[in-house]
Amino acid sequence: MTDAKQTISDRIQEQMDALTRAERQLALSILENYPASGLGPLAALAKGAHVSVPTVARMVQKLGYKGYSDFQADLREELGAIAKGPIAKHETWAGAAPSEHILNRFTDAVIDNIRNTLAHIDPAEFDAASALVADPSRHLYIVGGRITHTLAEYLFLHLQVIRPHVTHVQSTSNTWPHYLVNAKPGDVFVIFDVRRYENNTLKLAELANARGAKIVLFTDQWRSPVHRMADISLTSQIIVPSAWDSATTTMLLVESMISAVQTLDWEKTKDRMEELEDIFDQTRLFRKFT
Amino acid sequence: MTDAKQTISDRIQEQMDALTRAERQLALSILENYPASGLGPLAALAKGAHVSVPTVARMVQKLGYKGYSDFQADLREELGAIAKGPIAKHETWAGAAPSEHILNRFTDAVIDNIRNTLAHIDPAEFDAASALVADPSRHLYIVGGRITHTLAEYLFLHLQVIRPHVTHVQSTSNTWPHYLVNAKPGDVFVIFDVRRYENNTLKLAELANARGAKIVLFTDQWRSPVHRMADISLTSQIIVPSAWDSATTTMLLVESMISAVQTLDWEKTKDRMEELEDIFDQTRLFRKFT
DNA sequence: ACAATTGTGAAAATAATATCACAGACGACA
DNA sequence: TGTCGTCTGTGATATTATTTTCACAATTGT
Repeated sequence: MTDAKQTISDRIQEQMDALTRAERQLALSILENYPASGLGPLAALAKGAHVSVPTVARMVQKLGYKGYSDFQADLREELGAIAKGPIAKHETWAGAAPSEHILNRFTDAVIDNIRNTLAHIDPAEFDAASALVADPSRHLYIVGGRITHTLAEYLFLHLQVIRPHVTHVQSTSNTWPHYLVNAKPGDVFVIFDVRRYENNTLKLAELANARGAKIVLFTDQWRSPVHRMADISLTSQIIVPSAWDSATTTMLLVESMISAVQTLDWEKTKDRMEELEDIFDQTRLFRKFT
Repeated sequence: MTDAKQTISDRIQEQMDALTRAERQLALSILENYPASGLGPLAALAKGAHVSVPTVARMVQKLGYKGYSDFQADLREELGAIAKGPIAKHETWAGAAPSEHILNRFTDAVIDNIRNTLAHIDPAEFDAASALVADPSRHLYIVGGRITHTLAEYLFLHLQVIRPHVTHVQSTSNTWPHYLVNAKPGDVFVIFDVRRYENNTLKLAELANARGAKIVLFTDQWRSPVHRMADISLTSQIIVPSAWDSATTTMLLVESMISAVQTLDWEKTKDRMEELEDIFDQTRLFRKFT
């Protein structure tokens, strides 16, 4: 509403005129290396600004804090808010709903997950994974578990259009050993394994690994044990205000990968898509209009 | 290994495998609000990560620091270095990647989709839909199409735990007429239909509607023709830099709804979940830890 | 049943903060 | 130039907060 919270930096600048010489000197020193210097011990800050300890103590009180620790706590909070970035402010989207509404709380959490996930992903690894998945000379097996087989299938449905030799395997079914006997060294397994890691998935990964296959793993921040066998692990943060974990972030990664793979050989993808169009036309699966 | 300055974040990630469960939990907590959380008092950090004080003390030593203060000093130094460096501005999600990287472009688009979607959703409608879906006195049919059946199944798998009488129907299979004959007035159809609207789905909706069933529709911004029969339509924006549309936003809505429904009768959900736990224990489907 | 991990509660050691009194420095002003 | 009031630093001390460590019990996976 009224006062969007003022940064400490602002508050200091504002008070600047009301400060005395030594205090101003201190203030400038704080702003110079903001906010790191304010987060150290009081004595260090004093020394860095070439002022005395009591000067620091006196100033933070002048700024309206109960003490130096209070001041630091505020600084830390601000630092946390900065890191969260501008999008996290859901004033941006909270249309009609109050911010306590589950839609907003949930979305907040998901955006947070996305931000954290992206911050910890190595783009080179992502590209390497995409290249593996795109390589038509390798047979591609996509493996999902009890819940994650939905993501696996989503990936499968799209890759199927982009390239040949793609197989969807459900680790919870008992048919998967059949697929494994065909796996050759150099083939690629895309494995989904998130919390409530599944024994079947692990076994499958072990066998695939033993046969010399490459493994690309989609997992969560706690990392499935499969990651020890994986050539590349892509981890998502999946915490939401719910009894279950969120698959949205993983979905985002999957779609990004689809997009990346499709770009790697767009000409061929386009051709395949057009062929598929024709077939769909013939089956009248889709509506032509409205 | 030339040790060009390694960030603490890197160092933690690197050691991640050598860490134990509680330590990993702590590490993730540090990374989650990095670096702010590491700059507070040790006890606060421990509490925030839900681990004990000694665990924190043990871990910082494992990371090679003399003590927590030592660790903090390093964090502050790093923070100072960042601030000094090239004006690190945001809008790139994957910090390490250039903003043209597909990960960043895709995520930008998705965040945009989310924001737009939320802005246009009426929370009252969402709540009404949740209530319909949660009502155990109505049989619930969940319907998906060629691609969207993955979302449908995702919803199905979770609702199955929350309530009885849930059925997953694939509109592309030719078995769905069998389900329809059982449908009673007041039963609820949750229908997914996004671009490349499917004829089968429309027909199914028409029949369901004719039998007096309620329809909750998940669709995209262009709205499936099913919306004319739907009691409640939830529309997502689905544009991304890809040859295909994005399901991520729809997934977000689905998960939000799962969370909302579960909350409506949490006691019963909890009981059902516990029963399920037991069964899983017996089947040894899941690993207990690590 | 065993080994490893983790939490508990407590105590001791350390570090940091908050204050105080006082003296020197400085500028304002007569 | 001298006086005054304000500001500042010094050094010391009391107080509080934080870290560090310990032994032991509980838990968990193997």
